Amino acid sequence: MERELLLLGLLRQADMHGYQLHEFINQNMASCVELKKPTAYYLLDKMAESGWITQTEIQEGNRPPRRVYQVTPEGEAVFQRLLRENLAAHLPQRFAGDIGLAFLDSLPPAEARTYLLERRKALAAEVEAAQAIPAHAGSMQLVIDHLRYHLTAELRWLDEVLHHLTEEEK
Amino acid sequence: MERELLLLGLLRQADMHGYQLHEFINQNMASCVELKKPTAYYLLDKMAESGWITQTEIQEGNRPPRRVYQVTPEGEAVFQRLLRENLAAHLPQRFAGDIGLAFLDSLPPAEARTYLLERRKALAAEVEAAQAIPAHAGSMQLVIDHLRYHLTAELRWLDEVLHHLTEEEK
DNA sequence: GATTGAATAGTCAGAACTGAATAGTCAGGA
DNA sequence: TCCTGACTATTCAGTTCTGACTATTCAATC
Repeated sequence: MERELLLLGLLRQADMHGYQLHEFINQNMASCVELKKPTAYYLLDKMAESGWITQTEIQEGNRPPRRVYQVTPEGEAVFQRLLRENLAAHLPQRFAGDIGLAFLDSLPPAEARTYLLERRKALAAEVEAAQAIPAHAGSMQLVIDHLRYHLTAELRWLDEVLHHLTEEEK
Repeated sequence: MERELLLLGLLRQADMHGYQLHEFINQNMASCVELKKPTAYYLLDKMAESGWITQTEIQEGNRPPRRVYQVTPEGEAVFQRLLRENLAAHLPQRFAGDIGLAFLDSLPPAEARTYLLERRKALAAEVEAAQAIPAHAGSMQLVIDHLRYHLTAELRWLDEVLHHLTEEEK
């Protein structure tokens, strides 16, 4: 239901069409959810069917018509419920990158180190990118701060792992 | 491909049947991936079709026969490749719990605080649970350390958010 | 004023995933 | 010895998701 919460929350602030929603989410909320274009339309259709949102075809100039969505009162009620649920729960994170780590000892330490250094480079780049994000309004800023917080924590941790690995090599 | 890597890695260490794999993953690797039972079988079938693993029906006593899987040489090659890929890349994390945070300002601060305190309780319980995990052999311990590292970081961060929220309320 | 590349907007066939059910075993109690 | 609940093991029908595609507009370049 996280994506539904997100879509409702965005539509609540401003009516939008599917493409716009997808764009916004992938630009600004990539750290929270992944949402492919067809999935966005799929969810919007389902939400429309459930009566949470309504569609309006809008013809602008001689562009092809676009479907713009608005939140209904039922949708608003669902949003309020989902928001409280999301805030009150701690959703466990998944560290897919840990799967490789679990099998780290099947590689010679020197080689393992090489790959992890490559990972470190990718991570450092992400940290930089996160630092460069301009300030956002309201609580959206929280999301950015959270991302930065965890990315730097991750970098520190990876350096610890690399340090241990180097010790081991001696 | 993370789940394939995990399944191959486990099967490499010991031949197992689907149920066993699912059990092990959900007990020990829940912090890395979610893997439902039918999905495990689905992936195993696909991997068997690709020739990465082979199945052997084993009849034990008068139990229903079980299919035990073994990694083939091709499977081993895939494992080696996937392992290196996984180690070298930084897989971005998703913080589904941030979606609620992004809309925190649509709630009165006092109410928001109540829900986040509930979240804090759930999180604190997870931290405790993670501290209680017994030590594991080899690099599996890395996975546990990583989990602890991030859970405690998350707790610190949540406390910061709560602190700001309380300030705001004054 | 034609051509091209990028951005906008959406669709669909098929792949991936899972809730719920099925079916057998085993240990222990009535 | 029969029943029950917990465990082992798998399957299937249906839902959910996405890679790849279509199609239009716009702006820039030739």
